[in-house]
Amino acid sequence: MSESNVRVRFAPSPTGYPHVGNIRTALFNWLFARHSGGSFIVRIEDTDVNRKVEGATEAILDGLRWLGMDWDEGPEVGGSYGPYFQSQRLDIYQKTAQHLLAEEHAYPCYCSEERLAQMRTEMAKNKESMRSYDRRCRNLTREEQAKFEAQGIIPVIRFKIPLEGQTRFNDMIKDEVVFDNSTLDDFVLLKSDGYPTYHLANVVDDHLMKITHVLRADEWLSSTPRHILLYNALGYQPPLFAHLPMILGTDRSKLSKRHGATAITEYRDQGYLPQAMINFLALLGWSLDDRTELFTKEELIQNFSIERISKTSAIFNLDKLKWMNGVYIRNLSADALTDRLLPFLDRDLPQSVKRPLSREYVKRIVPLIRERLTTLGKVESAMGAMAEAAPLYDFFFVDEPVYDTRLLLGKKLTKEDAVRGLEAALERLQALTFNSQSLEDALRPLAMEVGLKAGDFFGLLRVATTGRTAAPPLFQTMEALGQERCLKRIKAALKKLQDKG
RNA sequence: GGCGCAUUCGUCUAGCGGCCAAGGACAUCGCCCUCUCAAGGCGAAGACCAGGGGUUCGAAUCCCCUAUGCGCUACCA
Repeated sequence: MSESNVRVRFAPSPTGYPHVGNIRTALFNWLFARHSGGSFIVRIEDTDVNRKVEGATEAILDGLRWLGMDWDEGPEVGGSYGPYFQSQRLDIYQKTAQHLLAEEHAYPCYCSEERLAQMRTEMAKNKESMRSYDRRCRNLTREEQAKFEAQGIIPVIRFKIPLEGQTRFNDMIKDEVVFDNSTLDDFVLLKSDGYPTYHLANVVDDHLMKITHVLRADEWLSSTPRHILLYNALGYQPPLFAHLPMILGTDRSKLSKRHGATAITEYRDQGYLPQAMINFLALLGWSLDDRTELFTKEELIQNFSIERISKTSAIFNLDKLKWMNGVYIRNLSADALTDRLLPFLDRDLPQSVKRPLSREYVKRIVPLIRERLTTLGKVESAMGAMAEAAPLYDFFFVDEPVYDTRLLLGKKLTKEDAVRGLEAALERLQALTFNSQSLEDALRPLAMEVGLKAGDFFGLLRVATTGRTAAPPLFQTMEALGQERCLKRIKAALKKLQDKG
């Protein structure tokens, strides 16, 4: 890919943990940058002192790193257009605001929050269509301004929206969008605490950082005419805009805690693979054609284009993510999956299991559980706890699986059947060299000898050795468990049956 | 209330005037495989393309209206 002047940015505000919507926005920016050989810049928009959340910036960066979205400029890596934290660029915004003031593109507003609130309720009551600032301070005389200043009121700086005319722009996704300037309000540029609003900081930084394409969420579409007007007033060339469709929860509302995990780091902690997450997110609002579902990161980079981003918002489909994650898990080599799985097992397995876990042993059971996994870790969903890896396969690790004695009988066996079966198995297994083939050769005929159907007999042994009615193939499982543990568990099962009376 | 955007199977989507009595994927259901559960294979069901008007020889695809959903309407981003 040749050198290009494409410069895009991901500009999150650290007011919370990054959710899938934020990350999808980052992904599209990153894919576009990598596809075009341009630069991907991360800029932290920490201009809201009140809503700032401790650790949010770190979580955002962690999310990007986890998914392998590297940035060319931004926190930690620096760059020639820094600093990349807006809180460190206050002087620039203040100077710009002063400039706008001098050019009469802006004016100081002394209205108190109380007055503004009152004004709004008044307007709502009178069903007035324009429900934003009434421009009371727009035409203040020097003397009036001086009077407010003398009272010690620190004003905000508002932008002077042209009273007439239209503002139009060509969105790369939505095509041409037109707004009447009369529907726009004199929005605040600089707050009274000296911090800029998003509108000011965003426009100034995108210009100073030479951003060529702004790919951001749809919710910004309505603000774009304000930004265009600001660019014009400042004499800047506006970048190209592409407003991305939103990601919604299952009830079609904006994604939130209620919809279960939304923070990207939660998906990581539940054991989703980064490549699966990337693949899935890429397909939320973008597609290559009518059939391709699975993409490597390289294929995404190669094929990504803004033209193929859809206009409509999408509902986050957890089922499909799970399926896709399963696909990626199954594609992992035994070694790779073992490495991925180890930390999750370490975290999720009961305390009683001795640490450190044996990598060799885990690697041996990986082929047995691989196609049964949808995630690597324990999943807590809104619908209740859902077992994955560790909880589902802890019988490979714990000393004695805990289970209800009735499971041994299943639906068809009597207590006598079960005891007879287990005793016969115990005897036959004592002298056996344990491997899946020898186990099958020994146990299949034994079923008939004890007068049980193979399925029932195997089911009995499955519960006795694993404590579960659903588990990986019996003989391979028993081989992995080993002779000693199997015999011990069968004995324990017999005891359970006898204790039952 | 105003402004803006959107509207194809339950969900993600393909479709950019005739190849569409609408294709793929997830989920669902059935069958096969099978020691259970998965995985896998095969198949079924599922969208009269939000509704109504146009334009056109011909519309899911273009235009208009309506409805619905979402977003914005903060000294939040």
